[in-house]
Amino acid sequence: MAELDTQLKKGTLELCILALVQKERKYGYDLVEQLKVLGMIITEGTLYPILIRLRTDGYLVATWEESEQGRPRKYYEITEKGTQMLTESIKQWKEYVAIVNTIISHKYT
Amino acid sequence: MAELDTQLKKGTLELCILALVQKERKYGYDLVEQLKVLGMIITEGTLYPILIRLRTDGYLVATWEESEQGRPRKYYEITEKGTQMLTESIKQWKEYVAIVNTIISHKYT
DNA sequence: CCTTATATTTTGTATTACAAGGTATATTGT
DNA sequence: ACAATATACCTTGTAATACAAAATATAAGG
Repeated sequence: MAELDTQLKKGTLELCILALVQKERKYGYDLVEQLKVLGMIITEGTLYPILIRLRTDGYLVATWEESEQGRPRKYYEITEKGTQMLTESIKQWKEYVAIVNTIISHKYT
Repeated sequence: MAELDTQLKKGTLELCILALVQKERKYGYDLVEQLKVLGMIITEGTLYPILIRLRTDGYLVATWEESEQGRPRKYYEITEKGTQMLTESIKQWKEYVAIVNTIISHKYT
């Protein structure tokens, strides 16, 4: 059986990344750092494919930007489609959490 | 991108099934029906492999029981190990939900 | 009989987080 | 000058898992 934590991420990582980018435009490496601070550890091999998926599907747009020091950064911004998707996803997430909480608290007949 | 609902289930289905069986010993088909009522649709092709995994790992035990009508049923009960696992999993689940809620509500700096 | 409901199981598929590694640039320490 | 570290992006291959679909089996009801 895989780590529970790994499994829990499936489905919510895209949601979280959309939400983070919605609050503030971000580049990939920064997202990994920020998620770590917030208590969600992901590797770059996880993040970059997600960013590519979200961009391919039109939820994010990317622009290269020179950095004063170090490599140029690819900044991501959320699109209108991305915002709609995020709103819908958050709704589904909350519904799902409610169901799971009902089950684990044995509050059903 | 797959259905969000499908992805959300990964990781929490085992948790939910352990919790359902903890409350009352159950057989497979009954679990599918009960989950449907509670708002979580899963197919048999999803449930039975999970039950096998949970039994193989020692979290559940199974006993065949004759039914007055229809096929015999394989009833599942939670083990001590299963109860410990469930307690730990619920703790992790709650921590994870808290992190996701922080992110989607933009309540961080 | 034939359909429906009950009940378990198996096979194959698509998705996705991750480990591991590769590429590239700037800073810091010795 | 040189090595190590931090920053930053990307790719490849793997393991885990929900699901569709089908196979198997028994009893009840029209």
